[in-house]
Amino acid sequence: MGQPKYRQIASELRGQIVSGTLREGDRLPTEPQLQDQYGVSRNTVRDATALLVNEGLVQRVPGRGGGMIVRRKVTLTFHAHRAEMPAQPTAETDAWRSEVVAQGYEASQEFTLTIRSLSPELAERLHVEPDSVAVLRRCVRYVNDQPSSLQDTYYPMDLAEEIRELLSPKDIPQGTTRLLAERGHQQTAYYDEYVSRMPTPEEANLLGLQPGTTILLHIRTGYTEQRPVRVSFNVFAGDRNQIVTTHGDVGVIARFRPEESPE
Amino acid sequence: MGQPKYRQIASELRGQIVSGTLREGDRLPTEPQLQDQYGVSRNTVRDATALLVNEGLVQRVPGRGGGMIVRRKVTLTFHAHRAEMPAQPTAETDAWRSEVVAQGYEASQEFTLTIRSLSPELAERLHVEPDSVAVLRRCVRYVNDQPSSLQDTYYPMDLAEEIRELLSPKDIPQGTTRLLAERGHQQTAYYDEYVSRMPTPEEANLLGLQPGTTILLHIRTGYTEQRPVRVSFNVFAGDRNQIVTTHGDVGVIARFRPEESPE
DNA sequence: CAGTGGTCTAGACCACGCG
DNA sequence: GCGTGGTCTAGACCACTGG
Repeated sequence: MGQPKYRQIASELRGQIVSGTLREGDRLPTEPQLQDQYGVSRNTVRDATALLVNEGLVQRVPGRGGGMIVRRKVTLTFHAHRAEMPAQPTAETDAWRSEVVAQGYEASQEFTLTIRSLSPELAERLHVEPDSVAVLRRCVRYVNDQPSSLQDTYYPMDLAEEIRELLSPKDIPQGTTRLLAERGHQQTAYYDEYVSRMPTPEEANLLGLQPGTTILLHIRTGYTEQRPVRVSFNVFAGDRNQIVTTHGDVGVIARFRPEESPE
Repeated sequence: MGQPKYRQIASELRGQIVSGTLREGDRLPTEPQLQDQYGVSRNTVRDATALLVNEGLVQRVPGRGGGMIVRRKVTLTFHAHRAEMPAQPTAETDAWRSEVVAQGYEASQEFTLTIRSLSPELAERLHVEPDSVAVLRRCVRYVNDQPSSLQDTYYPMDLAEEIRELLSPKDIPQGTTRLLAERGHQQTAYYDEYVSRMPTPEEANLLGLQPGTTILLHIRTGYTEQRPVRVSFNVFAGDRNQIVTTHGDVGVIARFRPEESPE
């Protein structure tokens, strides 16, 4: 009797999921069925299934014909190194979009632009005075019309005043990195941070996240030879994205991972 | 009345946490206090606080003198690029350990070694026959005697038979990457994957994870010029770790992030 | 001992959405 | 309509741990 009932029930159900007895998309027994099956009250059933929901294994669907179903996991791969390297010859219209279509999905995105004063932490990343303002370009990204990730990029205000296109609330065809390079602000170094955490309510809202879904956060600070020129916060829904990078001799990797050869 | 009570209560408490009214380590009101304060039943209070627990904001401490406290977040930075690059001249005894001590913490680790047959997925990563066996070297890593991350590294069996040290259940002083290089298996390419997800119960157990703690998973496949020679699964507790890499001209970055200069 | 959270019960009413 | 999960109540007993 070391384990409480709700954990035992959760373990049994979890076992059926990981062993494949229950497959992706399958329905679990309903709550009344589980009450009968284990002879417990409804709250205990819900405690048990709440564990599975928080583990991201199960999704609850209200309404008749609903129930609890085993979550599907479709993973989109994002190549952090391919997106924007110093001397990328290919004129990519948009790194993320081409990634998505190459993996056989449909891509769309929504831009918004705001001007806001920087938190001390952000000001330090951009190496500007605290409380100075910056341009925030937000891009919510949809894969097959489902929100998948969002990107917040901050540019120092003086840079935006020099390169006015940054102040336009529209997609920049050639990509902002390329635009900056054309105007003499070639990014030659990147500082990349990877973080895993639970979403804020705002993120859960924007990305339509189920409970039990994590966030994969990729923070990229871009530097010219003189100074940092931007910070990007890439917020990925953890259940539908992974990030990939490669180092060294890419040829060897392509030989063993054919899907990795940049087409 | 759009929002249910428990969400409203959670929002108020969350607001106090993110705004700084409640600071890290502070105690929330007790459950009876929250019942009185909001005029709701205990279960509703628990539904509210369960949200905060699952968001990783709050930790429950049983027993007299316990309560619910705002979680502390201490972040250890792991430099994925510094760990093991092809031509690293410095003879690091252990990349991870030196990272930890450089950040002012105490480091320790526990090794275990097992031989196991590979899942189809793993066999494909190592480019060996399905169901063939491999050496698994597991390393549980402690920072200030708290489990912080674990690393599972798989080597193909034929390689381990050539380099017998891989079969010893002990730390390899110069590091396995260096050892392999000395024996003619220099790794010249890396394939890195970053994933965020909830922990499995086994991981939660090994790492002593609180509910609401995520996993930051870094999978590194190492290649020689001939073939993949190892796969490492770095499992980081999301609340205490981040991964950093740099690309391009490191000198610029060091100028703006002094702490990043490899000492 | 006394007060904390941990588990569990037995009910109730509601919102949703497929048939 | 009616069965699904969503929310909420009012109780109960337990395990743990600081004073």
